[in-house]
Amino acid sequence: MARARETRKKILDVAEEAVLVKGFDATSIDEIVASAEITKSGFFYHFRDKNALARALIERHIEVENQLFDDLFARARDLSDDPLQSVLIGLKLLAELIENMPDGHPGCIVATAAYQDRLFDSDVREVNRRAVLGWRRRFRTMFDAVAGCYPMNDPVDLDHLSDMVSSVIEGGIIMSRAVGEPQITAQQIMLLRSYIKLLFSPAVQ
Amino acid sequence: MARARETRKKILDVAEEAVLVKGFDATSIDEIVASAEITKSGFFYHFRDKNALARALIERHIEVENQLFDDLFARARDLSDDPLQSVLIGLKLLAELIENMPDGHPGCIVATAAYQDRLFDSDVREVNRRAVLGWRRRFRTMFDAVAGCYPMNDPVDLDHLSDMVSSVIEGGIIMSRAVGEPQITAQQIMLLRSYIKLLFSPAVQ
DNA sequence: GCGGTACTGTACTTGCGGTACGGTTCTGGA
DNA sequence: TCCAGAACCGTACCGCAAGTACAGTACCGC
Repeated sequence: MARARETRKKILDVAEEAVLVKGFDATSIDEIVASAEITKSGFFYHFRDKNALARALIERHIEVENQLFDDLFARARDLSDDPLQSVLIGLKLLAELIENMPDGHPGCIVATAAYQDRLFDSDVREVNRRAVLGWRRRFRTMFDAVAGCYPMNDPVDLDHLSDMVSSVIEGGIIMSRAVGEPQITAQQIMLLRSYIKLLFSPAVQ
Repeated sequence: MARARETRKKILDVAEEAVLVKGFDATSIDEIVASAEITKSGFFYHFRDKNALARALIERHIEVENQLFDDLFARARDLSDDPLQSVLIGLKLLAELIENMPDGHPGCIVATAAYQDRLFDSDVREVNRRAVLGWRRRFRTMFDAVAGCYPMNDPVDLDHLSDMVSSVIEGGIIMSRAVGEPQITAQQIMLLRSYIKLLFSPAVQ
């Protein structure tokens, strides 16, 4: 039981590392079992197929990411009582976090899933969908609080604005990968921060 | 000669359609040759391997996209002499264009390449890189013109701002795919437009 | 020490990318 | 009109990765 959990974790660990570096389909099961020091039979004992691995990988990844967001924006709220300021601080912390990752952001598994649609079954896509909608709700709550204190300098939909956080992060990751400039993602987040600042700041500063 | 070009075009056409729907690796060569009504031998006569197909696909896609951007922003410049206004008009036209596509944006091959890194050789990645850097230069020119007329309400790097256009588009495509809401990409572009408006507008409107 | 959990080992099937190579059809130019 | 080369076709094959099947085995709590 405890042993099974450990093995499963080891599989997910080595798989996650490989997938973030090379992509999902470029990571073979043979390779995973070699790194995890088990056999192919052992792998299929824990996962029905590669789809099940993908699903577990996404679910775990999303959990970790949510925890990270929770901590980060909780800290940001600690640093300021003002909703706008705490959002701005949170985004700044996020940008710094991503910037300080050695080889840039490890990449987001969600995007991989979105772009390799037919590679995964509907179950995987549904997990992915829920995660993104969860982010929308998360940021929507924050922007609602901000909009409660400050008038908007340009009337925009707050759901769309919430989506923009995820959108800019995902887009930034793609850009940094495409041109090989790891700092791009952090830069893009800072631009989003600039937008939010201009959108809600009563006086242009 | 002319026959060869036609066959090659047909291969690229059917491949592009399949790739945009299912992803690159989920599209088999057997499937492509069946749709193009040729044989496997015929396929490999035109392309050394699947990498060569990917490269040709990306190159063609980028050309078409550049042409589209050229036309769109040329039209935007026709509609207003003011650099800021023409950028805002261009983005609005772009958002409308994407919104009016039947099943949302067909998806961007560049992102696929960026996320399936190891699937492609360095040649393909280089083509991809040049395309993204080309977009940076394109939008940088436009923002330089805007910054020449209007002071910025928040001092940001214009290269980063130029990247944000591509970034928001790519991120928007991912988001719309992930949650199955095709209109997201257009919404995100409109938010970018809102940012640029606030960033350069002398008076908050 | 017994039964289930957690695997190992071996052998096999299927599908895809890619190779090899001889044969065939079409086409433009001397 | 004929012929060289370009543009394919047909078939057979290889290697790799996903996945199946199934018998055997080590460990672990009761």
